[in-house]
Amino acid sequence: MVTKCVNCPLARKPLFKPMSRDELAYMQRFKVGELVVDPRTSLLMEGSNSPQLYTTLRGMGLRYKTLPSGRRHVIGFVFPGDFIGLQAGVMGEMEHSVEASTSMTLCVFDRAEFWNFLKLRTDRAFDVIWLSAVEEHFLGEALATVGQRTAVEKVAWALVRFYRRGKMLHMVEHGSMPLPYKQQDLADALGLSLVHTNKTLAKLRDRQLANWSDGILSVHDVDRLAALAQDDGSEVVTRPLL
Amino acid sequence: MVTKCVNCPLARKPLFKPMSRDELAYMQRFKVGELVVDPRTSLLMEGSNSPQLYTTLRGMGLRYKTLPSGRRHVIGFVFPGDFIGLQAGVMGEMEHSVEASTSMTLCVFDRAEFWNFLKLRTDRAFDVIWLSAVEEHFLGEALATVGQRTAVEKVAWALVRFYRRGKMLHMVEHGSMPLPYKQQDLADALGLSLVHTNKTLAKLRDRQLANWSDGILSVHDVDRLAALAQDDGSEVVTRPLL
DNA sequence: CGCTAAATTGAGCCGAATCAAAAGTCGTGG
DNA sequence: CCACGACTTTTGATTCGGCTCAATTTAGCG
Repeated sequence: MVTKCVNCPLARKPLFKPMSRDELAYMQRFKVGELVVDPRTSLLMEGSNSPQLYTTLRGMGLRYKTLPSGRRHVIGFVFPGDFIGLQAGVMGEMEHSVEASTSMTLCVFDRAEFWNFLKLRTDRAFDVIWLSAVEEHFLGEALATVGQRTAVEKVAWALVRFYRRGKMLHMVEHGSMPLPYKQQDLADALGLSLVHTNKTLAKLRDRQLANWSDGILSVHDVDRLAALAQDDGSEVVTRPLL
Repeated sequence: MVTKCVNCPLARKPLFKPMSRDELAYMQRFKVGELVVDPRTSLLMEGSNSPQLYTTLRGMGLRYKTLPSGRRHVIGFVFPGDFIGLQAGVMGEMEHSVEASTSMTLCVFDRAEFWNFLKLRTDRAFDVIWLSAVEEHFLGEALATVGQRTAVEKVAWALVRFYRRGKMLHMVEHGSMPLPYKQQDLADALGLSLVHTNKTLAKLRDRQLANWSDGILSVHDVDRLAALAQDDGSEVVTRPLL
């Protein structure tokens, strides 16, 4: 059973800019279907040229790049509401891969149709520009993190990101949220080795700052964790949903 | 004497998508003037809210973020033709600073006017989306570099970037181009210490791979340098000019 | 129960950081 | 014209954060 845009469960989350019933109904015209994938499935491959654009409806995944040497760098983590495939849509081909970490459900939009849509609704085109700018901002933060922060700061920074994002998506209950990634994924995102990431996580656990085990992240005091992470920027901005 | 868009010296460089005389003339309507700054001048500050958008006409600069600890990370280097200020334009305020490394001349566009412009010319709005996507791509590469490459690979990677970009801008003559940055700038971009960056540059010089001294970068064999850098992607894509 | 993948833990090593100091560069003023 | 100060580049010595190697434990799962 395919979810109708009007009933989109994401639109109600605080992370997103409110959408009118009309807007949601209008989106429906471009949704050509839903894609359901199992964990560990590749959604988009580096160098591929997918004719589709997706919005994550359920589940989580990650974006990564592979170097010629075989090493992998995780560029970012995909959460519900994230828009995927814009780069391929614009640049002709993907420059990074996207893989499902959990089982995922994605809203599928037709690429060609989508461009027409943006031409008609210039306000939505601005939303896309806005999203790009936010993503750029995030990547800048990540770059500074990987480049300048120490291991503890890096891990703390990442957990704070996860937690804040989770909160805006109503995924947090009693200070805990699901975080279905492997330690290796986090290590590859922060430029740390698996072993050191593991030991750093243990350190945060010992200090009662954050506990990530069995796919559940628990944070008692986000602000204390953020302070440790040298993280000043606090609030997550509400973003448009596509 | 202000340069007229029709005579824009950048439009002829191979880096940019060809623009018709009409298009150039049209751009003129949104250019409200030129800004000339001395080296070491801050163009935009983190947290500021500039009402202007710029395109770099002459000179070079860099973008950077400062962490609460005081450490600085250089997000990227500004070359002629680069568009500056979109983030502030879209998100309300800058999340990184931009500083001039050499004396710079910038074409100034009025922000409010610019939005109207995009509404009228949807093709130009796509250009902006396209630019964002390319920038995102670059940041992804940089992230993977800082996260996964060794010191030699990092420095080689950066020099290859500079060189390729320079070539597309006709800045290279006899294998050499101006590169008016400090070693500290490169160090802060790659997440390396100044000392180690210096020693790594010396190593590349010894191996006859690249020589960057006195603000001049000389590369004998880009491909060999790129191979060392674990860099597969080769050509620089032509981009729209704003 | 054996098999495979993920998380842990310990030991030793190395790439890059830090510390320290010298040497080259350049503008400025006496 | 030279001396002075401020900055950048270079070089050497030493230290350490995080990596690699290696082995063990824990957690599903057919």
